[in-house]
Amino acid sequence: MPELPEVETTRRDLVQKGLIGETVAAAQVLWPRTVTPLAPEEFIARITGRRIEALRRRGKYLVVELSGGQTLLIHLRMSGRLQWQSAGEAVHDHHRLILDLSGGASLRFHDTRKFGRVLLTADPDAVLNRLGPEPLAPTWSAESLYLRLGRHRRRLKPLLLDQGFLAGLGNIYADEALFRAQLHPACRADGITAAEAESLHGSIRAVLFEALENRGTSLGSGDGNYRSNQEMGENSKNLQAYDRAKAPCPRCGTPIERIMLAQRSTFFCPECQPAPAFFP
DNA sequence: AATACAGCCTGGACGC
DNA sequence: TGCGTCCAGGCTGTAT
Repeated sequence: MPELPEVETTRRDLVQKGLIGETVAAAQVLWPRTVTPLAPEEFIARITGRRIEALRRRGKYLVVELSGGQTLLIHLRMSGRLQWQSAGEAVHDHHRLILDLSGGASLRFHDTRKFGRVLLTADPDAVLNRLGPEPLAPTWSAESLYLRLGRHRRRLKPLLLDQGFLAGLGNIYADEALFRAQLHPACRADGITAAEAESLHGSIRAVLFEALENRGTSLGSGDGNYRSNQEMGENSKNLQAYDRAKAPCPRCGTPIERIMLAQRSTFFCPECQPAPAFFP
């Protein structure tokens, strides 16, 4: 799924298109589970007529603030994307939710794998307060990362993927950040030194910031594009470890390895990111 | 506390 | 233009 840079790019694209200030004129739910726990009729009744007042992002959630104290929390999961079309355009097989807007545009939730969720709630904090810190917030410091790492015996990468520990990293950027910090993904979190934590902190920020500047990572040739317009994210040219198994490490030339960690493919350089002593 | 695994879904890539 | 297997940017619930 889109990770933090892709969700933020989606947010910026939608603001640029003019989503703020629009009113939901009509809604269609094409895959009921998308709007759980509400029934489609209830979702439609509650959202129709609402004005979109603000569009924020928290971790991988898009936070759509609506009039009347309601909020839409959109999570794209693996294959979700938000498309900005006009209300007359044909409905695609993979459209799961359609919001027709008063200005004639149509916001469409396209989600091949149907994992994505759109939650309409009056209490978004019940969800958002469970998330860890925002890695791009100026208040997120190397010191706080170091202190929190010390409280876990987990392996580094699964911890970085835990949205309650840190909000926004996914499989691509976790691998990229660990590669830059030259830390093995299976290192125990509480074995990280203050200097290593500082390096990891800087790497996470750099990887996310650069991805954001490149408007995210669009996978594949075009079908893997997550953006609401036709444009592609350009960040795949920056990937140094992710999906590069057997290709030479850009730093030392050693073939990148692929292992499974917490049921996720994990790419790293066995030379630059040496295995901790306990690791097989 | 941490991990493993199934489940949620569809489709593309690859081997035969 | 077949079939089977594995894989995919995420997360949750349950078991161990």
